[in-house]
Amino acid sequence: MPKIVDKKSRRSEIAKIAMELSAQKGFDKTSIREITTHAGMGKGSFYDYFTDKEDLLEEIVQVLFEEWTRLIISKLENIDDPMEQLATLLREGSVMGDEFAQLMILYVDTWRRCVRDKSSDKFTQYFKSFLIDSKAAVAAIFENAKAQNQIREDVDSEVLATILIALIDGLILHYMVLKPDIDIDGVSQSFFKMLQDGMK
Amino acid sequence: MPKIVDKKSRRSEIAKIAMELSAQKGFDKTSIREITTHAGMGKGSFYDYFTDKEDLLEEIVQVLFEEWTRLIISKLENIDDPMEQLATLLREGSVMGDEFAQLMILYVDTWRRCVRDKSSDKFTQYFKSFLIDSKAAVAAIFENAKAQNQIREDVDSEVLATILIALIDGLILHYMVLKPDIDIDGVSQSFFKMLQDGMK
Amino acid sequence: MPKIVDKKSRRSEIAKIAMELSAQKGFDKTSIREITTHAGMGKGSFYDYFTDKEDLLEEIVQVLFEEWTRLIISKLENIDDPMEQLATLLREGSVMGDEFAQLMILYVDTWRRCVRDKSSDKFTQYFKSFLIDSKAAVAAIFENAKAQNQIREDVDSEVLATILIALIDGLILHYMVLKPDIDIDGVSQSFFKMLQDGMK
Amino acid sequence: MPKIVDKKSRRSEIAKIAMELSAQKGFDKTSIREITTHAGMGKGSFYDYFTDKEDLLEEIVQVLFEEWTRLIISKLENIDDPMEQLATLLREGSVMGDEFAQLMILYVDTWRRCVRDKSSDKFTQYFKSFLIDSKAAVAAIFENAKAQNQIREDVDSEVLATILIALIDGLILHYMVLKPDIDIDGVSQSFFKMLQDGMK
DNA sequence: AATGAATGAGAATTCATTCAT
DNA sequence: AATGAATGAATTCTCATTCAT
Repeated sequence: MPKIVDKKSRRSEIAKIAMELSAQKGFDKTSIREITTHAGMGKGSFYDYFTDKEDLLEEIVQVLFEEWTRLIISKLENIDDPMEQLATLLREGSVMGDEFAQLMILYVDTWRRCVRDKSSDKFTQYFKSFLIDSKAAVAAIFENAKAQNQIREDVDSEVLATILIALIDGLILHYMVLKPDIDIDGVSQSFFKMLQDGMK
Repeated sequence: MPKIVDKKSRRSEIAKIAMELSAQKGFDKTSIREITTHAGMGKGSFYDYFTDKEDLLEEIVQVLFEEWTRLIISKLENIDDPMEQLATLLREGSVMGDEFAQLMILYVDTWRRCVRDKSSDKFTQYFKSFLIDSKAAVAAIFENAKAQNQIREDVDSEVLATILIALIDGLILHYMVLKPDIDIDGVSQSFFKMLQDGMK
Repeated sequence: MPKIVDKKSRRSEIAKIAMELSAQKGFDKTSIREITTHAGMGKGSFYDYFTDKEDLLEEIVQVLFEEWTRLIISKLENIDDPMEQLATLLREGSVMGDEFAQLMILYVDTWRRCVRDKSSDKFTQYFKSFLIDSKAAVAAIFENAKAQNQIREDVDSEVLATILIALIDGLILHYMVLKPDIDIDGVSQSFFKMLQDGMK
Repeated sequence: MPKIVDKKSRRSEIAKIAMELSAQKGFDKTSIREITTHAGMGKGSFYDYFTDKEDLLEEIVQVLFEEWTRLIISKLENIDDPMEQLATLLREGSVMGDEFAQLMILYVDTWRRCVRDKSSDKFTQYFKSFLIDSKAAVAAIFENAKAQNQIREDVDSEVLATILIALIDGLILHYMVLKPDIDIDGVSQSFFKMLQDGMK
């Protein structure tokens, strides 16, 4: 009998390695050869786990959004106050550790593919779902805040969620370019202050 | 030295053509052959204007930020009211015509490269400058608004500018994936209303 | 040694499956993986029955000529009149059901290999034997016809057999390309009429 | 200015080299690398002359049928008597020099492709046209023979042409396997004698 | 100055075969 | 005995870049 291998977990392992490499060089620029070398396997074996390079990308994207979600949840789960949760989300989401940064690079890589290749509807679907789910989660936090009378009843949670998530993505983008020259902490504090008090 | 001027302008021309093609397929997937064909020149002649493909990207990035800036200015120049300018910026920037959308793809392409190749400091510099200049311009508008008593004196224009620009980029990103399912107009209106009145 | 008998019959079985697949896609384009999957066995087990793919081809070729012969015999065995046998041979051989057609593709595949690899004398031998045996069988029918005074005594049965067999192969070849646009029935009838009556 | 190259004639040249190699090993087994090496050019240059390996095959098939036709015509053009033309066609066509033999191998290769890949309709078309044209040409010779009272008026030229061409193809096939052990001359003489005089 | 012919490194993918279990 | 995991050689094709003309 041949060596017994857990195909699914090896698939994940390879995808994770490919993710790291892709985060550095971009998915397209990361060759199968490179991935398999790093995974300590022969070039041909790749195709025992994936039908395609495209198939690998699919696995990566799944892992990507899972990790991203997992990471965010881990940041928020020990916080009780909804407004504090949102502030943390904005602050932590934007500043990011290396782990987060790598994900963002892949996130943008994926985004590019969705927008460029009309073919990859599958990716677009993943992406949409992720954004929609995220929005729902954030909107729920705003609703909590309402319930605790921290924000006005007539505030539209959906809209605010959209704004907050977009803002996080935008800040991540900028932060990675401007890195030491941007005060994310200050920005997020000010933002919440302003949201609460208005500017006028 | 009229020849040199000609070279420079032809260089720009080629970059613009390459920009359009790259906006559709991504820079890496756009071949020299394709670019020169569209530019109505021989493949070899490319190297009379650029030392290599990387050199072309540099030119593209310059043109990119120029165009982006030009586009934004054109949207704002006939508006007098500062708050109206900001609202327009947010709305127009995010909803975007095709022109804007194409630029965004390249924008992200460039961003990708800045983040990937620590080597390409040059791109990072362009990018930083663009972000810093944009922020300054938006901050100036906020200052105008203050001067006209439309917002409180103690609001930090710099911080608000940072937020607004990040928000625009984030919304563009999301808009291009969610396209028909996101109400950018509603979002930007609500955002300004909230900024002005606070949430509490 | 019952095991050896089992091996032999399994070998035949596999060869038959491989034959069907090869008839559709050609031998070279049919992978071991495909064959073993269809045979309901592991890829590695293939090498318990064959030393390599070439060895499989050998088995296939044997089976091929056996099948071809079996098929022809089955068409002729219930016909008494020799001339009718020949006419049937020509008509049935050329028009062919799918069974015949599949064999023809393999037949040509094999022929190709004989001609290409001067090395594979083994295949050439199989092929020669098949042609020689077929010729002998057809010549015997002509002799029968002579004995029954259906054709002149001075006709050369050997030569006629050679012609008939070549004609069948040629017609099969053409029929498979021209399929609906060739009237094999008419052709074979006319041919026999002309053979019998002369053209002048 | 770059080297001036007659693309069309170089294309033909390469196709001819590929034809020779394919005649030995089969088209599929002949690699681009091999072809370009023999043509004294770099691997990449192949694609300056052909879009595809498939494109090469198309050129080969065209050249193949042209050469075949040219060869046959050259055998027949100095013969006046129609029956002699037909006899020559059968004899020469079947015995073949090396040139003819190579063509036959490719001919069969092409045939296989037509029959196997339903996709390659283009090749099937070439093949059909070739067969139809050949039949028409041979039928015309039979009509000549009729006009000169060498064969009966009621003989069907079309049918006879079909038979003759199929017989030639079949004999070629067999000849290449049986080579020294088949007396093509005797066969063709007997065939015509029998056609003329009948067998009864 | 301009060109396109030529090139070869490198990419994804396939597959017969081996071998540890 | 049977298996399928692993492998690497080989294949087609792309493309930035060079260079003779």
